Amino acid sequence: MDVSKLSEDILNNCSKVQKKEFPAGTVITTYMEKRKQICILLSGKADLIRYDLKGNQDIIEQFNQNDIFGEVFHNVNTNNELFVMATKKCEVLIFSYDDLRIKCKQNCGFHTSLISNILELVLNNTISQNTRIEILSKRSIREKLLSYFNILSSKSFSKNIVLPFSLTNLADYLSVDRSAMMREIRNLIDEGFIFKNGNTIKLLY
Amino acid sequence: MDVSKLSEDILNNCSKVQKKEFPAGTVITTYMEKRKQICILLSGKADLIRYDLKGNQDIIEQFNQNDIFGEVFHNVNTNNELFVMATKKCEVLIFSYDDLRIKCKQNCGFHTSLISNILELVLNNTISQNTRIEILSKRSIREKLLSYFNILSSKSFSKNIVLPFSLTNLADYLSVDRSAMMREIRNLIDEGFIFKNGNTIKLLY
DNA sequence: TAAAGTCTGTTGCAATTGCAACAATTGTTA
DNA sequence: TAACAATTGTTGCAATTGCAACAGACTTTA
Repeated sequence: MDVSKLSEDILNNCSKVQKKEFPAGTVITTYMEKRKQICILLSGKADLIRYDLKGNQDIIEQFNQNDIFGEVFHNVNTNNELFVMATKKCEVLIFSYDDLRIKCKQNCGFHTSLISNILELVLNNTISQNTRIEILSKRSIREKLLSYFNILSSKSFSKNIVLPFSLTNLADYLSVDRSAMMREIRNLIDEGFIFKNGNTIKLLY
Repeated sequence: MDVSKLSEDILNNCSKVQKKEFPAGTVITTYMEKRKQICILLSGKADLIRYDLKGNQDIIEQFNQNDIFGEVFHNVNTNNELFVMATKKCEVLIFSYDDLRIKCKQNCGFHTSLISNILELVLNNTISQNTRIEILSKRSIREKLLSYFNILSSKSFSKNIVLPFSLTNLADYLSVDRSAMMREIRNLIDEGFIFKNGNTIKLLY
């Protein structure tokens, strides 16, 4: 989907939707109960962060261009402070789920396509989530790695895959200790399952 | 949302949507590339299943009343055979994502509300997924258990929680070995963090 | 270009986990 | 109600994992 086109349509047609800019390091939004905010990241990068009980910042999720986020996607309650912080300069569309639904009765043609575009973004998000859940469900680091590699491989129709992010971030994505993951990658290489050169991995099985 | 009302609306208004029944043990659908099927489970229970390389049946996901599922939610390719099997007698609404979008231009009023209802179902699904991802991201069984208990507790506004499924299924949900989970529950009891009586757990912290 | 920061790669060690196997209990069905 | 199936509960043991710590390579910024 062409999100910049969507953005233009929305801003021309709907006073309830705001477009805002956030410099790196600033808070884009705090998740609050019952506000039902929805945000679309037009450009930049941002993290969804929670403070845990010890005061550590947990990065729950990372957002890139075209990602959709907001309160509607999370169980929000008062124990549970979530906020989104720009890690690079961000352009964001902000509106509420209720506006999305209510306005439909007045201005149907446009809102139909708006909702249907939102639905598409949400569906893409769901696919990514299902993929991640499947990987996280594997019991061992080896299985997690191989199942991730297989997914990349079948997406690119090739046994040669290029990791889309750093090994440090890969460990976060798989939710495993980085050093333990590195050890397992070494094992896979030594046992002849994969060949690795920088960010490129060749599947030998 | 009232899914039975939705079902009635849909069937009265749209010839593209089918309602079907499936006895326990039968296949409801097989996920196929490019068909973009969407299903809503009106009643019954079903499992999303994949055969792994060794021929084992992996249960990827379990569906209950009001759950939405289908190809649009998953990365589907030929390496990757997914199918949904009824574990109890099921009533299912079946339609395609493309029909959902295309019909809007002819019959807007109704389809707007249809899409917006679908969006609501998908959003609920996303919230559940985000919750599960957050739990699966925890590194230890203890953290997984406590974070799950905390979520149940804050949903019910009570330190006394009732597990919504068996301990065997809980282990599957947390993606950990059942016996290891049982051991950790025992540790939590012995260390005074929780009190357990059957399916009821009291948080003592 | 020097310094600071990030990323990759490795290792020892202790703690956690999965696996296998089994007994006891509860629930279901013929 | 007897037989069967499913769930709960426990344990020993081996394998995996996380943690801590460190060195070297690579990037970015002052």
